[in-house]
Amino acid sequence: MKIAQVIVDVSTYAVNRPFDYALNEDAPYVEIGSRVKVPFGRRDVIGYVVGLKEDTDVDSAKLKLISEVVDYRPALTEELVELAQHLAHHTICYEIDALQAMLPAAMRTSYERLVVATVPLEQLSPALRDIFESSLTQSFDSLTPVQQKLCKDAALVGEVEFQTSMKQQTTIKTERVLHIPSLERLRQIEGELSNRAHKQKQLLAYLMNYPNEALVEKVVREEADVAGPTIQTFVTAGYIERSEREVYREIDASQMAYDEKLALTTEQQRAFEAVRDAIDASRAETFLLHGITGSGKTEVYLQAIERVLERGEQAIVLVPEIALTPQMTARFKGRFGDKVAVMHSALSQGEKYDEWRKIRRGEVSVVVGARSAIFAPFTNLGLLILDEEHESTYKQEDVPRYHARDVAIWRGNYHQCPVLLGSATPALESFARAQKGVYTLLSMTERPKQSALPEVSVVDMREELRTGNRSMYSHALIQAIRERMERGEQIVLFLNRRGFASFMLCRDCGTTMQCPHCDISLTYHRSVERLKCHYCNYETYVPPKCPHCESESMRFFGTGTQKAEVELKKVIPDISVIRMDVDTTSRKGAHEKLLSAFGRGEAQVLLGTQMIAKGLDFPNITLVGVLAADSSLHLADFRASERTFQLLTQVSGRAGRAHLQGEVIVQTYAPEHYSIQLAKQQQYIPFYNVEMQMRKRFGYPPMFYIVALQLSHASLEKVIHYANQTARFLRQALDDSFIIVGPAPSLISRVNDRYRYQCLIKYKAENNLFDVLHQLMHMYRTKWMKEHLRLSIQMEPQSLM
DNA sequence: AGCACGCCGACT
DNA sequence: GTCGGCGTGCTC
Repeated sequence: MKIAQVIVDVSTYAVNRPFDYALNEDAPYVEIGSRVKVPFGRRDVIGYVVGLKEDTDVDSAKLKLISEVVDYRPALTEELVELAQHLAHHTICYEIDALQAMLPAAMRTSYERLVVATVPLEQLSPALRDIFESSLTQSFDSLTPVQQKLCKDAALVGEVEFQTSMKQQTTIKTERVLHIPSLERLRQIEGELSNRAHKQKQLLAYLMNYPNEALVEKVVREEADVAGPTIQTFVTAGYIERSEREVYREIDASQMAYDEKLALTTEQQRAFEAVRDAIDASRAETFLLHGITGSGKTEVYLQAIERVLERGEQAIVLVPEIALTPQMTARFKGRFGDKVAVMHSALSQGEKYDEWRKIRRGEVSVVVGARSAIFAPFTNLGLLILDEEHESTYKQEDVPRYHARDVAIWRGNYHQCPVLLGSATPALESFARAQKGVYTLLSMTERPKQSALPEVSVVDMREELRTGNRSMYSHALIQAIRERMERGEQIVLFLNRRGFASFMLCRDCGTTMQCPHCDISLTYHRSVERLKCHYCNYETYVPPKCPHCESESMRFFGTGTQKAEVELKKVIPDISVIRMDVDTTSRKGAHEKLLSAFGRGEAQVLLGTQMIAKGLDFPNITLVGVLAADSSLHLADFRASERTFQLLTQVSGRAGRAHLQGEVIVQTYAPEHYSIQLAKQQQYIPFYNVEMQMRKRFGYPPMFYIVALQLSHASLEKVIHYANQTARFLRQALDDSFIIVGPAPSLISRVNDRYRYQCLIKYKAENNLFDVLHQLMHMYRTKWMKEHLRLSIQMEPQSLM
């Protein structure tokens, strides 16, 4: 007998294991990775086949049959099924969550419970008759509790039946195609038509131009100027045949300008050859391409991919979400044409689904996309690339908490192909691995377009204060902005707003406006004139007086982009500014619109947060101003210095990319800090050395691996109790090579009226760690959860907030 | 997660 | 006496 092992679409501890199902012998196309519909308990669910075998230990009385195979071609490959198991184990999640993460959201199944009347309406009681009056099938969940009860009772006597309806969230788009007969047949039809059937004659005349062809119905309707019913008449009469065929949703086919292959510099050539050799040798080698901003990493990627395609293999390119601008993707499409699929968040569910199917069918060979594109179902991978590999967006924040870099390396191993990590400011972890020889280091230190690195100057804002300048713009920056305006050049102003938004403070008693549910200050939003909590979405009005001492000297502190714009216009009234922040870019496509408006020179200044640090590459920008470089330094987070350095380096790279000399002005209250000083000189390696000393001293990555366990509960007492229990359990279950830190209150000690505590595990070798964490999870799922405790486990957290 | 089974308090 | 509360246990 053929048995399939199935992981069911139920995300719970108790069913996080394969269930055996018998297979009908006439269902030969069930493979590992197939989605199937199976009876599970009292209902039907979707499941994934993760194994096939010949026999089972399950009681034959219990064993059930697979009721349906969902897709003709298995949704997942065997490789991805294996990867899901690996992820479930290493990120501590359920296998089903890992499997789901690999498919486009469109393929998620939504379930609806249905009640179907199985006897004629007249035979039902009057109350039931009311329910089924409109239709014999009703949605169970939209009935009132009383009606639900009636149905349950009726089910016992067999008057109604329960069913589960499953549907995919987004379906395959189809179009109708008309098959036109031969010319002789058309002539024959002409004779059969009535003289008064003008529209039909018109249609026929049009069809005469296309005998024996297949035409898209929509096009025929438009060009022959006939309506649907006319065509329907022809179909019904048997004059023409009609069928449906799958089509892909069209994504912006407009820009396909050919992208010319560039000659490589010596450095680029050396990097390219190293990667090419690994490609040719089918070697699973990880490269770290450390190239300063503007050193032409993309061209190396493109030529390496070209090599992969020549070998008939496939490539995945990951780019941080915000860098996936049309400019960026156009370059790949320009080089490789329709062999490229693009995957990013601006696509609709349906569009993503279509791109995914092109990949699954092997119709494309390159995918350029954000984090989740790392799961692209290619079967013959030859190269995986992560651009800006240090970006924190490569780590998924919720379950399954995977890091795309780890997944890339796993897949590289599976396919025996190289992985290429590129960055101007590699993550400390990556550079450390390159130093140890785990990764192969490739360096590029020159800019090919003989454009010089911009000149960077640091302005001490404390000095500005001393000389009486209380604004957020230094004299030097204002002066530089004025110069660019006169020369007709453009300016980018960058506000490092991480952990530093505008809050309200009473100058008399020092009261700050706090969120009543979280341990955090409320943020002032000028556009709606309200205070908001960024953690629980609590919102309130701006108080006219201090709620504590009734004083009227409530003031806003901190800097938002809105305030920065207002202040700038106070000093230079005739300046035109495009502001890019959450408020102005929330609408779909707004991001691109603002950028292209700036590119066309519609404004002198582009002012924004993080999101403008990447991806924009306009020749006319000659000045970059960083308003508060150190604001991210004050976060109590072990990556604070690294983030600041990365940000400053990236931002500086935006100035003077073409023939014009660029200038960067960095304003800060901590000019002597090493991350600011070394970013000023674009000196990554000295920064790496200093930062590694710090990490070593405080025992942080990459010296240690860390796991963060976050516990929360509405009661402070309870959360402390369980946090202590967690720490005790870990100390007893793990040996001395593990360091358990805490428990201690989280940095933000309360969110949404829940108190938060955390424990850290630091370690160098994993030993039995995963077993212990799974045991802990088991304890939590089976006991602690009932007490409304919440526990989450983060492997290698990006921050410790 | 759903859903059923099962064992104790408040209603027709 | 029955309806229904949610604790417990199972799903191939």
